[in-house]
Amino acid sequence: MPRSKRVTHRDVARLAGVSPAVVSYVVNGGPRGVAPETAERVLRAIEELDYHPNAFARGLRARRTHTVGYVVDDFNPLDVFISPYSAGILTGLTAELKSRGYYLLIYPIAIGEGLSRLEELLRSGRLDAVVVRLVQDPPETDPLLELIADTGVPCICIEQAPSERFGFGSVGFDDESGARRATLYLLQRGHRRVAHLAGDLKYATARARLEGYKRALAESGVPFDERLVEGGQDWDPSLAIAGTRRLLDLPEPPTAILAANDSLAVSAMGLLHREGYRVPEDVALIGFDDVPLAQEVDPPLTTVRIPLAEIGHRAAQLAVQGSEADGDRRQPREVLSTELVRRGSA
Amino acid sequence: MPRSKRVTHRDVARLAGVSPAVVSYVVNGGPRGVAPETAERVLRAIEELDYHPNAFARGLRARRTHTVGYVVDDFNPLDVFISPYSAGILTGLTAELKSRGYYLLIYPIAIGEGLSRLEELLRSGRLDAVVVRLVQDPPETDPLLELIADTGVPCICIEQAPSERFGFGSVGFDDESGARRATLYLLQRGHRRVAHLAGDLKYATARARLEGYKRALAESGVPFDERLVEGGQDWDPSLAIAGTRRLLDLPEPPTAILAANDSLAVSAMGLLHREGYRVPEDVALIGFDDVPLAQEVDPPLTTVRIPLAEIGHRAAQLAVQGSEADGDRRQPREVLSTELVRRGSA
DNA sequence: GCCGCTTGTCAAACCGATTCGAACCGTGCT
DNA sequence: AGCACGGTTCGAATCGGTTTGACAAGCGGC
Repeated sequence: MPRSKRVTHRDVARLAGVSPAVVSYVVNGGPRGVAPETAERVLRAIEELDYHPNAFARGLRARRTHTVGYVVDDFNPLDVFISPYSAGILTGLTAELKSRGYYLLIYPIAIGEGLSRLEELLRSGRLDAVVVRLVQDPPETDPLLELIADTGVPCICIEQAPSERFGFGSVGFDDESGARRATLYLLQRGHRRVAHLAGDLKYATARARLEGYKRALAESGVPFDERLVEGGQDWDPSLAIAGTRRLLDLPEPPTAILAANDSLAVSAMGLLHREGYRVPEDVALIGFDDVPLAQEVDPPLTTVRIPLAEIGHRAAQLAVQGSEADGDRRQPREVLSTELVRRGSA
Repeated sequence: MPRSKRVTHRDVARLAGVSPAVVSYVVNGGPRGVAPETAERVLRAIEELDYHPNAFARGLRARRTHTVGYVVDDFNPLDVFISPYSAGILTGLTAELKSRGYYLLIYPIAIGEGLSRLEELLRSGRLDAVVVRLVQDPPETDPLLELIADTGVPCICIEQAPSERFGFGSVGFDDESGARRATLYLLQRGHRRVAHLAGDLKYATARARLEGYKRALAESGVPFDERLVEGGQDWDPSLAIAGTRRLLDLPEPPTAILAANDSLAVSAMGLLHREGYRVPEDVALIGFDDVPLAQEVDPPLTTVRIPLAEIGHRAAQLAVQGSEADGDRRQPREVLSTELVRRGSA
């Protein structure tokens, strides 16, 4: 097959015996109607020539690029896409966008990178909208959002909520009620000494999970004992192990532990096993996130599932919607609910 | 600040008192020189107007989009980006591309999706080159590569090697020698009964690791005992646990295990602990891949590191290079070497 | 038979850059 | 003075689409 030049809309128009404009109408369902018989001819010509419109020419004139950017405001110097967690979100994003004929361009912000290259991207007209994953809390993320607002690119934030004033749409998880429900579940099973392995309390996510834990205790009339809360400095599993050890050494050790994420829970489980405790008989254990690892450990981890793929889907929907809307009406925050997945560890 | 229209090269030209062509010369270091003093004027105008060239206009004319596609030929219905593994590659890719002023557009192929949408993408002129992650073996991947070859988009494959006839460049890991070295390490430490928890032997990666294991035994004069090889059906950790149990039940159980990846190794470690074996005293354990999880278990996992980020970097380099080369000279396969990371488990 | 309206089509302008061929300019050489 | 020349600059064409404004045809209503 002779890779002959390249096929443009003019070729199609010529073969179909119509003007180039009509080709455009047929391809995009233009503002004017096209006679069915004409459309048929054009379609056949497209088929025959194997015509595929040039995305850049089209984007240039129509100002619609069919591309959404995915920016990760990262805080982890080692791994930009914090593995299974991020993968879930990415899966949802790409699936949704693909089904709508959009593409995803990813742009991780390296630690200490500065915003100038991102500005370049935002102002280059490549993107119809941008989805930003916010892992840090509001004041920290403001320069980034400020820039996006200034460039005028529609923006949807996921996870943390952006400062109100930007008026960006956002989607997050209901961490607090997830933690609350998990704790209530443990209390209902008769546990009275329930501990919490907290995440890095610098981040809203970790704080919300701690809050949910406390609220469940309060609602059940179980006094809060601060010695039962460990961690809080970091998401580092080795700290979790040390914390778990302290919990076990308590005069009245806990009979159940709610960890702030699965990784912490798995680390704790490892220690429990090595120390000869049985899970869940001696100590019940609940994780958070429901990453794939949770199913792979033995016993499989009971955990609070956060709908990772779902947040990706929803963000993509809002992003496309935002890019197609003319007036940039302010969008509200959506909160996705979590679900307790009962497995073997509690 | 009045979001005044949008700034184009003409505005810059007008302000600087030159023709639009000169603006282009200055921005891209055109083929013609520009007088230093003129360039200075243009630069000042660009600065003052905060001019950013439109990527689509530029791409249309210059036929260079500064975008690389990342296609994952996936086989996992649940998780398109198999978590930590994929994240490492993605990190390398994005970092390298960013440093060269390129962007990454990701396109996961869902299971059973067909190739027509991908063809759309490839023929739309959005991509300067494409990086394809091949997880399946050659005959399976041919339709995909056939399509890419037909569209003429330069292509670099990572992990598995593409069929020779395409002439695509590729980068992979030296799985065999990694497994060999790990096994030799165990043998040198005095282990004589060394077992292997194999991955899914449908895939070349798993087979190469098994080969390396066998080769090390042969080189050391240790007879191969097929009862010491478990798994092989899948990468499923629960199979690994069953396999490990069978190994322990052997009349002469192994004193060391080489797992085909970290996830399998961690599962095995869990079982060992629950059964009261100490790692590494009773059974030494080596994983493969060095995903973040390997450092989080206790004892931390000794493992064969494959340079995940590195493969991303290299693939990005080759992709950019391939897109800038005129003649599409065939590129050879590169193999990245692995490294044994000694931690606590062996 | 004329008017106004809708429907379908077309030619031309436009999007915002790059690139080509030609013009311009000051110098050095004959 | 005339000319060739290399370095700059310019105007215009071009990339491949979309969108606008005009126009012709068809049609029902008066």
